[in-house]
Amino acid sequence: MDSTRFEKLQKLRRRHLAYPYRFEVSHQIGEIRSRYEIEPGGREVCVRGIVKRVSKLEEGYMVRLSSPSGVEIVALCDEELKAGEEHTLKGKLGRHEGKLCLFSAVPSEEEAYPIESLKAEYDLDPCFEEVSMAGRLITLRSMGKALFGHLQDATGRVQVYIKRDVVGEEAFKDFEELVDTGDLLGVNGRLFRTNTGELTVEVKSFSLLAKSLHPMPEKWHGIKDVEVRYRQRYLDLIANETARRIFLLRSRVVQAVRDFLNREGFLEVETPILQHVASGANAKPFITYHNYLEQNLYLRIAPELYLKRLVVGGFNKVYELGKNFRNEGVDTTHNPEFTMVEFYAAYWDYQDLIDFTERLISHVLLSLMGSLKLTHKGRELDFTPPYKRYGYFELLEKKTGKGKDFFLKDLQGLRALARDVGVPKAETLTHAKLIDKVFDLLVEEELWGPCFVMDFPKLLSPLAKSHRQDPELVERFELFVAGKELANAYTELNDPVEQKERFLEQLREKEMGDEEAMQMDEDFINALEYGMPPTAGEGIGIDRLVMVLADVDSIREVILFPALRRS
RNA sequence: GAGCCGGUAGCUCAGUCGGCAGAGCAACGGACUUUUAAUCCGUGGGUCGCGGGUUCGACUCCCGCCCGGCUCACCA
Repeated sequence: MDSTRFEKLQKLRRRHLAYPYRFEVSHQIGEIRSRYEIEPGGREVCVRGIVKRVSKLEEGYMVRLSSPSGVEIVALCDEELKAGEEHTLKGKLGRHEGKLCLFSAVPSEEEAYPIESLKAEYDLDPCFEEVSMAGRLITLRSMGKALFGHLQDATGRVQVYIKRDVVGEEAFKDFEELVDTGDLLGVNGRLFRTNTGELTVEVKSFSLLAKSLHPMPEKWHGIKDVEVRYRQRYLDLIANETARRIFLLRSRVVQAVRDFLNREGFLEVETPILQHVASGANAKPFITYHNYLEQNLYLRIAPELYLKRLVVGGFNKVYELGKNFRNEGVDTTHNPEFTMVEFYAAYWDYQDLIDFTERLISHVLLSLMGSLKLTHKGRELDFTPPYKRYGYFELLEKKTGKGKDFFLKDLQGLRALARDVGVPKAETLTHAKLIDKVFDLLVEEELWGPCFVMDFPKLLSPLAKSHRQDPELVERFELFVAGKELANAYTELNDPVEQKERFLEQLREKEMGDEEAMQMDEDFINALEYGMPPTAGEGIGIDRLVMVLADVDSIREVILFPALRRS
């Protein structure tokens, strides 16, 4: 804690101004900005002006270009221009931290568009609208008898102008004495634009809403230390625009998925997270203890078996979007608690789900990104349906020259192959695991574009229905994007006798050393005995979907509070 | 669990061969009523992740530990 800030807080306490209960807000910061600032949407323009300042960014430079009358526009360019020189730059018009900005600007000979006209077109005159806004004071520049600063929250940033002649001598002195960057501040005043064109609140009165007892992270570099960013995510969100963007995106992804499913007639439900049997996936569960029941419970590894019980109960289209828990290692694509949406539709089969998945992904992409194409890890991903479809064994055969019969019947040969391609502990793995590992190692990484891998071997899929044309396969597909599994779907096995047999098969796998073989769920079998309609179901990993959309390569970047060791 | 890399001021980072702990921003004092990475003048600020060892002397070398990142393993 910072002692001078603490002393200021004590002063505020004595004056009963320390932690007020309420502040009347007329507008969100983002709301005001979107009212007076039009999105230029990447329009190509050419502007001319004097370079007032050049700042080095991690990639390229940020240039402040000023018109003869002093109106400014920002440009991001690769070339280092010199302050004081006059340049004509051409680029795509957008907004950078709210300000009009030329992106990927390059010098140009074309006729320039006056900066004033651009500003007039996209930055509207607020006409001294009276507003009352609040946010965190993230910058403060003292000009002697006036102060400039920026208020910020997750919706955006707005400049405030505190002039001694307007707020009065007393209040101005209070501000200088008691307010620091980092504090939460409420302001009343009227909106105008400064000479350089920035939307600004001319403050009539202000109220310190909460003091920050710690100094803010550095304004230019933000917080880079990933450990601090994950453990104190609030600081990451305050300091790093990228973090704010990713988590707003995540929220909108979840919203878009819900919208789509609701619109398609699916019912959102909640099923137990504490379960007596953790089944429905191949994974080790977390164990917890219920004092009253005096028994161990498991945190769910998947909601699947409960959702199918609901289909038995007549809820023909259900979905659940929530956390699952798997007691496994942590790495760039795995967090022990992660978010999945699972949905089930009676009277559908997996072919219906292929089409549905393409529509769902299209909906999410179009409503959030405005396009079906995006860049991930520097490569293009094109989500325009239809996605490519490959047979599971077709892919393996392409890689190994060996057909389905080899993988399913020649255990010795498979073991030797697994050893050859570098599957660890190939000697001890079960047949099912061997196939899975070989596929992982040889095929998975290369599945870049969105594509469906179809028709998995039965022994890898204990809950999927046998393939109608090949009893050794099941009607199952996985959606792969950028080498990662994004979705998993199948025609659901609804024959209780066969389901029981498949569970027993899993028990045998377990006895042979597969710790993650699926657990038997007797009550689920019982539900199936009452009759589950023909049904198809799918799970989509939300975290991984967001990773693709946000173009990040660690799952921790899309989880607000990722799992870390206790510090 | 193994290998590699990292942890230095509130933040971002330098720190040479083992010889007084550095910069920018932030903070503090001063000037400045349209600034915006404001500018100008001045000042203060450190458990160098933790614990041992070697040494006249350790941020620096050695050993152990903690935390994180990446890769691999484990695992969807």
